[in-house]
Amino acid sequence: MAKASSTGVRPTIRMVAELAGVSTATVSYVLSGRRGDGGPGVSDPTAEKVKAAAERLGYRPNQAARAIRTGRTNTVILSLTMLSDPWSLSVIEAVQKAAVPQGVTPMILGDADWVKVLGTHNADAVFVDAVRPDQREALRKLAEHGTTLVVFDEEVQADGFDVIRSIAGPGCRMAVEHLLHGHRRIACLTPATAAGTSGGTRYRAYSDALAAAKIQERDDYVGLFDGTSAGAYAAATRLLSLPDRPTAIYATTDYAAVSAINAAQRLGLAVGTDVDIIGVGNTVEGERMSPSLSTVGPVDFFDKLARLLLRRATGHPAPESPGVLDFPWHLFVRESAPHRSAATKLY
Amino acid sequence: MAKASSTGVRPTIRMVAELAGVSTATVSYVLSGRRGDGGPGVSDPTAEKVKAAAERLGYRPNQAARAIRTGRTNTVILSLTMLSDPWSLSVIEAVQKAAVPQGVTPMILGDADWVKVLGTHNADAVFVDAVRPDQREALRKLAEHGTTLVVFDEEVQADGFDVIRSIAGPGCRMAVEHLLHGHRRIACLTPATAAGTSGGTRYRAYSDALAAAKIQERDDYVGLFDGTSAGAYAAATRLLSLPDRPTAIYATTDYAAVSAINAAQRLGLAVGTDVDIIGVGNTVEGERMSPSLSTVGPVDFFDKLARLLLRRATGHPAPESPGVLDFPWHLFVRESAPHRSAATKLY
DNA sequence: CTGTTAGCGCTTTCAC
DNA sequence: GTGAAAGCGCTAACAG
Repeated sequence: MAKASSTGVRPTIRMVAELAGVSTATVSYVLSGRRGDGGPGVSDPTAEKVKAAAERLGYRPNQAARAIRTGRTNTVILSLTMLSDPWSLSVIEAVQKAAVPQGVTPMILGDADWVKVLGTHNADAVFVDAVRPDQREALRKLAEHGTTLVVFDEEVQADGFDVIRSIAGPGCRMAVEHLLHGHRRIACLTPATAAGTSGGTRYRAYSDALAAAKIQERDDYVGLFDGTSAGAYAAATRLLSLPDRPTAIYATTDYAAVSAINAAQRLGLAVGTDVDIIGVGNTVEGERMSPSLSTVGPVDFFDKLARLLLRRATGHPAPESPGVLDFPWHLFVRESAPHRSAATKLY
Repeated sequence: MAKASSTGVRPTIRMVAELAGVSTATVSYVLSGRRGDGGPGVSDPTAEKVKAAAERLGYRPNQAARAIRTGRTNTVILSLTMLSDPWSLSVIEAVQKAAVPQGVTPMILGDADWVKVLGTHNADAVFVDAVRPDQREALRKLAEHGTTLVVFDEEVQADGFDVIRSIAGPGCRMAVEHLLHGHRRIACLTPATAAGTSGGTRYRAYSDALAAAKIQERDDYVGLFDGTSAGAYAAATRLLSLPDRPTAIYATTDYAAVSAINAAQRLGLAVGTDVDIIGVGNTVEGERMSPSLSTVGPVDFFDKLARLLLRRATGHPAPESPGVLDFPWHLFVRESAPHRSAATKLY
């Protein structure tokens, strides 16, 4: 059998045109699917011929050549620092869902060093999930010279690009205050690295809320762990095995809260009855589990982020001018820490 | 202060040439760093002028335009199906380490639908970590028409591209047999989903090895968990709390083994003395922890994979013809399950 | 409806 | 040592 194309060379639009006996322009029209649209119409028979030829040669459009002409790459870049973090996976999932129907391909950049890469690689829009202070200037320059940016950072100034913010402090405070309605013996489950980081903010919310409620903070009610799920499970087990165990646990991340729920159940405690557990982050895992996890977090964060990024990438619809997008946090009261009335208070 | 370039348009090589008062060719020579090489020499003063102009304008080379001319994108694509899997992260890490020094940027494709994307997006080489049967034909076609592929799959035929294999069965058998040298009461810690998957292979190695050693398999020695670290921790705790607890645990993944070590230590058992624990996968986490994890796995897998991919991408050195790369598995005897002599046997 | 033609930004001979 | 010019694969005016 004679294969038309086992040469290993990549067929071009010209080869297709020759095989189909038409001009390259016609091929372009057919293959970029711009018939009937604003572009010129192409008769059905010619279109068929072209498609057959393309198929036969195994033609695939050269994205680079197309990009140079149209200025669009049909690509968005996601620069994600902590790929192992479920947060990153949520970003990817949401962007994927929004991008694919629009014909846009999300490419993930695992390296933290986005500055060098974005210098040469082009995309219709770029999401950056963390900016070190020494990268701020580069950011400004990129934006100034035509790179479309959406940046997730609490501190950086919006300056020709979009900035997404999501302030944790007040939200975390709400979580602890929710527990304070029914509890006095409230423990905190938090990674040991939470010294000065965002975890620090989350721990501080616990301290402050207890202080405001005139409750003395107890050392043995602070469950530090190593950042892993297994570590959180162990720390939660320790907390719940104390002689006067806490009746509620405030976990500074949802995954830690999930581990705490597992630990409680393993100890025979009914979560939402014997002990209340609340998390931080509003991840989908928490929402889907049983008992469902009470938590605080931004509303609809990933979807909104994805939609913004795609609006920027496609320039459609309504490309409003870039600015700061501040995400309000909400309290999601679910089964693991329900509302406590006077009758169901645990003190 | 007059900025040269706050227009928002992306500067081209021509603008740089004009500003520097030289030709575009000269700019190209200077900026693609081909002075002194085979390319024509450029005098130092001109080179300086050009660099200054480029800097002033914030010039960044257009990768697409370069790609169209040179046929190289300086990019490798990693198509990874399960981004949340530590295995994927290891791939990324290894490729990153190999690629960046060579000026190659790894781009990650989180979508499982690589067929459509690779149809249009070009890279110097592509790694694909899973091939569904219905994707095999597409794979062959891509390779035939010039896409450089490295595929990880146990079944697919190498046909114009590289295939990497890593057969788990015999390696897992070695792990269990290692434990059999010093133990009779050996438990198995494995995710519940391990019915017919690769986890199935790993569980079968346990069954078979016990059978071969004429040891009756016990239901209560099979610790099923939900796939999470916390779940593994809980299951291991249950195993080690049995009246006649096992003296050794064979965990079908390294991360489960790590959780088991944590659980054992929490119960006051000395790992490597009171109880031996072995994993599967040979991940870096296991190697680095304390006590270091005994495990089985392919040797140097990620680095070799990364090196192959980059050899394919750069065509240098020695672009040998594509074929099948079979990874032998080794037993890594470390602290968590040391060699047992007759004197230290636990039966 | 279809073909001709002029580039997009860049690299790369080949003259000077 | 430097510049003129051709052309990579493709799209988009504009003719016909």
